[in-house]
Amino acid sequence: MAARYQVIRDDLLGRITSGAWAPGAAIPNEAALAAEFGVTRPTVSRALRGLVDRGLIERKRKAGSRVALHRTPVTSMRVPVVREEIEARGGTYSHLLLGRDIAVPPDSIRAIFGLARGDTALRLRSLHFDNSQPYQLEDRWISLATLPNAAAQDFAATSANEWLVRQVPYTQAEHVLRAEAAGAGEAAALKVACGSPVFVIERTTWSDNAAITWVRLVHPGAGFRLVSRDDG
Amino acid sequence: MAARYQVIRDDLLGRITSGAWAPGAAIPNEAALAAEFGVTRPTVSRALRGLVDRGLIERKRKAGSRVALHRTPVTSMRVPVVREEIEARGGTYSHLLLGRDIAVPPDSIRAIFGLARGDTALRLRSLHFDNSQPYQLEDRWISLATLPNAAAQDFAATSANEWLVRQVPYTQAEHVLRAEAAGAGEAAALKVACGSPVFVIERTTWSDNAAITWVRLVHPGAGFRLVSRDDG
DNA sequence: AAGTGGTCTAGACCACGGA
DNA sequence: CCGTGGTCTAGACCACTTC
Repeated sequence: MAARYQVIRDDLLGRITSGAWAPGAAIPNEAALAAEFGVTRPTVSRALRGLVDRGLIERKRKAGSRVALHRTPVTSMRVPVVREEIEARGGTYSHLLLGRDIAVPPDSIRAIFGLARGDTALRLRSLHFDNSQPYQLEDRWISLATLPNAAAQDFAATSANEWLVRQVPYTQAEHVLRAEAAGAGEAAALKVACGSPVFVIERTTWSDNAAITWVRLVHPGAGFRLVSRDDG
Repeated sequence: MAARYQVIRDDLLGRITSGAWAPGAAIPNEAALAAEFGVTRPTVSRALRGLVDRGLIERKRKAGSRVALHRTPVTSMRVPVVREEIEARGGTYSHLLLGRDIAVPPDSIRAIFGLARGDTALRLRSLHFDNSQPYQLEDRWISLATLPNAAAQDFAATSANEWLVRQVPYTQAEHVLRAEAAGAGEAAALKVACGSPVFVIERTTWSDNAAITWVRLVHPGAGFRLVSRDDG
C-alpha cells in the first residue's frame, strides 16, 4: 500500500518528532540511510525531499542534512469559492449583481494591472447570499488588457469568480487578510451595524505574470471564519 | 542551471496558462511526453508531479491526465513568528508575561488536549510589543500531559512560542482566522477602543497526534494584515 | 580535493481502474 | 483485459560547498 519512500519519510519524521533527532542535529547522509533501509539512494532522496518540502530538514551539499532549527510556520490555506463553501454546508447559494461598469481604476489597481493613466478596466460589485442572508460583499476589478472578452460577458447568471476560473487557470495569487470596521455602504449591504467588525480578504490573481483580477471580499465578522489545516 | 524536469514542468505550465491546453483537456501520456522531450519516463513523471501538487492537473491510472477543471484555491500561508515579523520590519520586539498559572482549562481546550475532567494545564497570558506599541495579545494553554517539563520553565525571558518550537517540531497545525469586536480586557491591553475590530488567530498545534498547545492571538485590526503569496 | 546532495538513465515490476 | 501512472533499481555524472 504505502510506497517505500513514504515509509522511510514517516520513519524519519518520527525520529524528529520523538526528539531522537533534535533540532539542529545532523542526519546520516543518503548513502548511509539507503544502506539502513535497504533501498537505493534515489529512494532515500525522495523521502528526504518530502521532509524538506515541509520545512523539517535543511540540506546542503557537502555539509549534509540537519533537522531545521526554525520551523517555517507555513500552512496551506484554502480560500473557499463562495458557492462551494455555502453548498457544502447545506445552504442555498444565490448572488446579486449590484453594479457593472467600465471605469478608470484607482491608482493601486492601475499599478497592479500595469495600466497607463486613463486606461479602463471592468468593475463588478456583487453580493452573495447564504439562505437569503448576506454572506459576502464583493468588489472586483478585471483587467481588460489580459481578458478583453470579459467586456462581453454577462455576469448576472454566472458569478465572476466561476467565469474566471473557467477562462484562465491562475498561476500566482496573493491574499491579504484583515479585520476592519464596516463602512456605511458595506454595513448596509451586509445588514450589520456600521462600525462592526468585518473580515476582509483582498486577492490579486495573476496568470503567467499578467494580472487577471483584483477582488475585495467583505464578510460580516460574526459569521465568518477561515480554517486552515496543515497535516504533517 | 535549471533541471530538465523543471524545464519540462514549466513548459507544460505554459501550455495550460496560455490556453493551448484548456481546463478538462487530456494531456499526452508519460511515454509520449518522454519521447517529445527526449527524456525518460521517470523524468516526465517528476515534472507532472509538480503540476499535480499545484492542483493544475489531475491524474488517474488508465484514464490518463487532464487539466484540472476546478482549481483548488489553496495557497500557502505564513503565520509569522512575532519576533521575526517585527524585527524584519526593523522594529524592536519586546514582550511581557501578564500571567502564568496551572489551571483547569475550559471544556473546548480539554477536548483538544484529551484531558480528563479536572485535569490541569499550563496557562500563559502575555503581550507582545512592536516599538513599545501593543502588537499582539496572547492567551495560551500548554498541555502538561505532552510537555511536563513546561511546568518548570520560566517564560519571562524567552517567549512561549520560541521555547516550544525548540522543544518539539510540530507536525500538524490548525488555524482559525476571524474578525471580532474587542472585548473590554483585550481593548485595554491593546490600547484600542472597546468594540473596535480585532484580528483573531486561534492556532492548535499537534506533534504526532498529541496536542501540544492552543493559542489565541489578538491583533488590533488597524495594525495587522496577513499576506500569503502563492507562486506558480 | 573530496564529500555530499541533485539529477538523470534504462529498464523493470506492479497496482489501479476503465473498457 | 491491458493501458496508464506509481514506484523502484543500479549505476552514473555533475554541481555545489566545505575542507
